[in-house]
Amino acid sequence: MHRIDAMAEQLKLLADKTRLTIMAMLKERALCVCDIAILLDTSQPNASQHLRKLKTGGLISETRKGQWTYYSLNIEDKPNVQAVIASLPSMARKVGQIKNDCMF
Amino acid sequence: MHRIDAMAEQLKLLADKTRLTIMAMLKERALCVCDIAILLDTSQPNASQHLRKLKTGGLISETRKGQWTYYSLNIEDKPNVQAVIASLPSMARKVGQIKNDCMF
DNA sequence: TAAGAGTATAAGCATTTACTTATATATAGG
DNA sequence: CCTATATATAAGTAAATGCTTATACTCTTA
Repeated sequence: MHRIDAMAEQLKLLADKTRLTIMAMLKERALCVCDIAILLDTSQPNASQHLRKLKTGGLISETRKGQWTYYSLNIEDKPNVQAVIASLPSMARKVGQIKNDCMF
Repeated sequence: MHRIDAMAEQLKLLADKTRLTIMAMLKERALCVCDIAILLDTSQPNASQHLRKLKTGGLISETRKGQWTYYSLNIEDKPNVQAVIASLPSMARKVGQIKNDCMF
């Protein structure tokens, strides 16, 4: 298990347009699965499975709030990932469309 | 074709241990296909095909020198890729084992 | 406790991917 | 020209991947 292999695995998590879009959205704020599914215009299981991959890979973390699971970025200690995420276009407008009625 | 999609495609080129190792080696110096195949301990066609992908993606460039095709990094205008490549471990020792008898 | 909303998991499928083997093309040197 | 070396391409295959549909689990609330 060399360092390059680990880096390739980490990059693989980002090298998918769905997951990269998720990361761009989470850059704005924490989001629950159903919001992410809506914003991605995809199914709930699809969003959930991508989120699980990102979480298993350590790129995001989850917080339970009642029936909702909120996901947020967890890249403070990952400068490589930070560099990529920083260069992603802003999703503020798109994420702003979601009404945050759960008082998180 | 959004910007995130293009970034995902570029990351996909780097998200493979073989190609990432190639990039790490080319960080040291330009190399020909047969040297790369030896260093990777893989077949010549496998190396050649990965190099083609990297070249098609614009991450490396090639220079013909007689019967040899030398590949080198082409990431001056790609800060995202630069950040990744910069964080790759040095392959100086490994690349140094190849004797450079072609006076390139 | 029953129903509904949010989420997770499982199974199936089509596509992509990385590799192998075999073969073709290109260049150098006798 | 002929051969050897370097490289590219083609075809085949096994494994991985992303998505769908169906179902199970979790939590809230009536």
